[in-house]
Amino acid sequence: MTQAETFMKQDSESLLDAHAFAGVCKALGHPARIRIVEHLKAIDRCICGEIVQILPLAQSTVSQHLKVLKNAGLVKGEVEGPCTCYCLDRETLERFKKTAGSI
Amino acid sequence: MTQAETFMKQDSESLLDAHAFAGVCKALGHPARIRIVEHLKAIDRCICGEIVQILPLAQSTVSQHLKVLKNAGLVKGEVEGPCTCYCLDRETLERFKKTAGSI
DNA sequence: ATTGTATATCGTCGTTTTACGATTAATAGG
DNA sequence: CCTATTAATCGTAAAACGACGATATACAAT
Repeated sequence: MTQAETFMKQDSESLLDAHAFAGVCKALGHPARIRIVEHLKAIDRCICGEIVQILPLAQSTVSQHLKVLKNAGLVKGEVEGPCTCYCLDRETLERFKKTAGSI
Repeated sequence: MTQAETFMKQDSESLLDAHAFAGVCKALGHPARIRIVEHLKAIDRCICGEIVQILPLAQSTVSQHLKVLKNAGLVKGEVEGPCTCYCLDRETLERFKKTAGSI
């Protein structure tokens, strides 16, 4: 980590917020991931394969996008037999909406 | 542009929204840019040099971040003599907040 | 005209992202 | 036990990002 990056993370309380909020924004900064979130919002929960169907992307690419969303805390996935069922993490989403609204 | 990218842009109305919204999210997906937006929100308008002062980044880097925000429609800059004065584009910001709230 | 100040742009370098196919791992069902 | 299915991971290539210093540009003031 560079000095600038360290400084950017360490400063005041609002900077920590900026960093966290930027992280979620970054995760939402791709149309495919927006569509995944929209889909999950609409149908509550679904298996990975269904998301692969609705996007014009390879299975491995979708899996990567889901990982990005998961790392950002926006979605949760739980294994159900051979499938993985995904749903939104409403808490992160609400926090994001709240912060976005306050900008 | 790949086939997948083209498809991702062309589809239904909601996809265009997804693309536009993702673009703004992406622009906000860096702590330095969040801080710039917060600062402009707080003081309404200021010259570039002031932003350079509050960030631990080189002038050229800040200029790049401002360009990203400008391209995303989040800020507007107007030349005032030797300086450039920046302010938020409230319209884009409101649209972002509205869309974020609807997710 | 010259000098100084403010900002944008250029060139570069290392890192990250995005995409894909191929492979692996895990589980369900015959 | 084998086989098929599902999803994650690996390896890779192209593109984009983020940072910087150096340079160019534009304007103010002397």
